[in-house]
Amino acid sequence: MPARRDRERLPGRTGRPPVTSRAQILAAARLLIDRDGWERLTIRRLAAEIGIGATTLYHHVRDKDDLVVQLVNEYVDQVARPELPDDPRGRIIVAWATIHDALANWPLGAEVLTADGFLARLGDSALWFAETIVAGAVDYGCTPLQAVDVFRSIWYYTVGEILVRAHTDSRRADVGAADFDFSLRDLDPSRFPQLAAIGDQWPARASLDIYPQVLAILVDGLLAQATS
Amino acid sequence: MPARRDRERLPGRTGRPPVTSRAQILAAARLLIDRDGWERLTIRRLAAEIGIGATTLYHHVRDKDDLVVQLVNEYVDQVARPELPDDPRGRIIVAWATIHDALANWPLGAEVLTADGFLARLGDSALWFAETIVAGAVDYGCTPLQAVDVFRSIWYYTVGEILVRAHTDSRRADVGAADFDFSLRDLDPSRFPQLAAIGDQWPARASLDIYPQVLAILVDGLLAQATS
DNA sequence: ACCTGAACACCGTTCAAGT
DNA sequence: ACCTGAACACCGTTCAAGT
Repeated sequence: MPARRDRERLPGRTGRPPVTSRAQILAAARLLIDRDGWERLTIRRLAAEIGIGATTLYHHVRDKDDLVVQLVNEYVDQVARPELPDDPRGRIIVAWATIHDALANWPLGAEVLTADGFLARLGDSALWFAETIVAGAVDYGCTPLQAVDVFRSIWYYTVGEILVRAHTDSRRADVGAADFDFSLRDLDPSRFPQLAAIGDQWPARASLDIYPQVLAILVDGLLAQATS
Repeated sequence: MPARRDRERLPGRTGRPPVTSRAQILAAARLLIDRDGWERLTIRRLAAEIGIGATTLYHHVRDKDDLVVQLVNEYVDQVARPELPDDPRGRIIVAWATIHDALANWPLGAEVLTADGFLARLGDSALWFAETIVAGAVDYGCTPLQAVDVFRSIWYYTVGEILVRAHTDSRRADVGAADFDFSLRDLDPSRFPQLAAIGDQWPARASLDIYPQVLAILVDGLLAQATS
């Protein structure tokens, strides 16, 4: 009887054979995102890409959120863990910079992870980053709860930066860039003198990447406040 | 002849009479959001609420994005302009805190405004806040372009904070709060010592409002860096 | 066990036709 | 000038039935 139970539990031994797998689904999803952009990832398109019925996907992922979380986890697994400096402050900055760069081209991941409790859905690789950041703050002199504040504040900034830039880029790609080179030129200089003076220099300035500098400001400020 | 042209331009004088108006649409949208939540605002539901065909709305708003932008502008019109302190730093902080509080219950607004070029779509009231912030940075000693950095960095943080909190709240409301009181309790303490130590204290800590403190840190750090 | 099509309950948006 | 229903091109998800 044990033999029988084992046989029944072996995959693919009984019933209709699988036409796909978790691995194939995730690979197809990444291909779809790379080719068509993250906003085109839908359950139906993904199924069509693989060549299966849309409803079949629900035997391998709980729902679309779950799919994206699995995608993020798989992606983070492949991100090399950075070499960490000795000082706690440096460790926090390196860990965040790595997360930011990894997620920068994955706004769908950032969007899903706007949900609170996202930490509980992350895999070991992503948790390693979280542990590194929290431990860095504690090593610096924060209490564990202050370390939560540090983590959370930088998370807000990071997710905001990624989402704004993602929406900017997708719009620019959609329509001609010229249409969205918004300008403050037409503004009434008597009522909005500074904005009018900046005029159409805004877009170029806003396209500069200042994440690293602002990250350093946030880390320094948060650590200083917690340990003062 | 001038009389004739004037008569023809008078609203409601010719053709089928309007069944609704921009003002009624915006009022109904606000009611819908207040009653059912911002994630339930759809063109079709809004039309049903007013009692008109969904397609009729398109004679009064360009598309859904435009509707939300108009909603935000109308909302900001009603937000009282705060009394501003004399020092530039204080002006920046008061302006941001006011925007944050206004938008905190309007995540749909924050979402739409993740699109770059959002400044160009804002009305006079919202632009007044932007001008106040940029002018504050310039008065402090920043160049106009550095003031753009200041504005943009805090915008990222603010929008991230609002979106994360919005998604948290809507989930908590949907399902029983217990299901989403995520815990780091089950984590392996040997691999994630700090996270495991925090355990289920995380949600309570993360629900604290630390926006004002982090705002001050950002403003001070950004101004210091720009003028150093 | 696993897969499937049909179906449900929605979206935003366009457009020819009507008043 | 304004409104309308029908239609287009989609979504995520459930579920009874099939292999």
